[in-house]
Amino acid sequence: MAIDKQTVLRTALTLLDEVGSDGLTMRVLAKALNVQAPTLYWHFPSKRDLLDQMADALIAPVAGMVNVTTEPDDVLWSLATALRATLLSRRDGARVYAGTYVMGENVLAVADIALAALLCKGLTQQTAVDAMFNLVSYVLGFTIEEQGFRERWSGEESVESVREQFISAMGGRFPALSQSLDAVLAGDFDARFERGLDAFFGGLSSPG
Amino acid sequence: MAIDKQTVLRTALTLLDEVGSDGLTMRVLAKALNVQAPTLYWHFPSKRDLLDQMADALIAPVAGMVNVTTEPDDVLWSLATALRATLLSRRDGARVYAGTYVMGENVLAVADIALAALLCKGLTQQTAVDAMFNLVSYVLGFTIEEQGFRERWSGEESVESVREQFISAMGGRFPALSQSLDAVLAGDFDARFERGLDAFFGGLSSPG
DNA sequence: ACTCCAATCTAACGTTGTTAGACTGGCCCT
DNA sequence: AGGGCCAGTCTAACAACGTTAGATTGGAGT
Repeated sequence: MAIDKQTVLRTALTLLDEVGSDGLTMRVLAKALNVQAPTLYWHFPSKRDLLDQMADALIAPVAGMVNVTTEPDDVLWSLATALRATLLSRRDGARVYAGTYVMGENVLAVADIALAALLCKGLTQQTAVDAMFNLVSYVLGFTIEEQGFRERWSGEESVESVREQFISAMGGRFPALSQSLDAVLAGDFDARFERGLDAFFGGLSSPG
Repeated sequence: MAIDKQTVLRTALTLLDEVGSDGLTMRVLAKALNVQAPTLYWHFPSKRDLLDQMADALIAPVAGMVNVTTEPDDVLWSLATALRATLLSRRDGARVYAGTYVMGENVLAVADIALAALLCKGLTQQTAVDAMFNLVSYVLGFTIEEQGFRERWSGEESVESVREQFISAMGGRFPALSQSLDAVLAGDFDARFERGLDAFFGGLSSPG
């Protein structure tokens, strides 16, 4: 029974959750498909290419999650939320996605939805493109940092231990930061993301 | 003559420009230092740790570039601009930085400057921390995408070739995107970044 | 002169992405 | 029915990678 691209990609994404992006080697992936590693090179020219297509497959759910029946700002809002949720839903999702610039099916679909909403708001084409790029960049950057934080700290270390690491690293300097240490440690990423989107949309409403 | 951490880090960053992040192996770095690869493990416990410290060293210039004598918004603006410029100044700079969350000297310094300016504006501690995180995330995400674009396309491929790739990949679908294709290809990253910051600061001025 | 230890070396291990080339099995043509 | 063909998989192997073990150097302190 021959394997095909879709099966490989689906298995690779499932495996990503189990072993992480560092653990996702060609041999491990091959074993999960009951196949030898070199076989994968019949379907993909390189691991780089496989990762690129994984990145596109990763965000496949996004387009279906956005509410397209409402007004432009709601579309953009739900698109940003869906993109973050989708990247977060898989282990190392943001990092896997960040490496790649690919003109894949789903990447283009997401860009198209955002652009349509922005043009509908009456923005210039150039302004709309810039805003789309900025919005996607923000969501991506935010999610990379969030996932980095989570995987670094949500393990066995307690909040107290992290606080001590901070205090030790700061060593008396950086007054504004140490004064706000509680807020740093108490960070609620959902609320933070909403505030970011609020700020972004607040400034976006000026005429383009 | 013994090598020390600072020399290793400086050489590693210089080498990054020549060989890129994929080409920066322990053996290549060792050769540039006239040393054998295992010697590096006397100074750094692992390559991961070396990369973390490189990431912190990478953004060392930022703190010195920001204009601290002016009002808060100008401080934040120049900080964001300096951070982007610094990440762009080295090959794969954004990607090297993105992998790491480290409480390094310079990371903390940048955070402290941003937080001080935001608190000076009268924001709550939690709001200020969220805004700082959001601002840094945006700059990072933007720069990752920008550098990805640049290294992917600014090579031998002409704009026309990129346009054809887009058209071929879209294949008739994605009307909003194909309608705006000229704006996508003509993208000026400096202007785009300024627009992003404008939007961000526009929405930030609401009371926290 | 002797000790000691920081810093480097050589040698090697296991793993990784990737390639070359041989095999298998099912479909098509006569 | 039989003979080619070729998509798809296999085995074997390569160079390069991060990393470890253990021997060796060389200069500072007593």
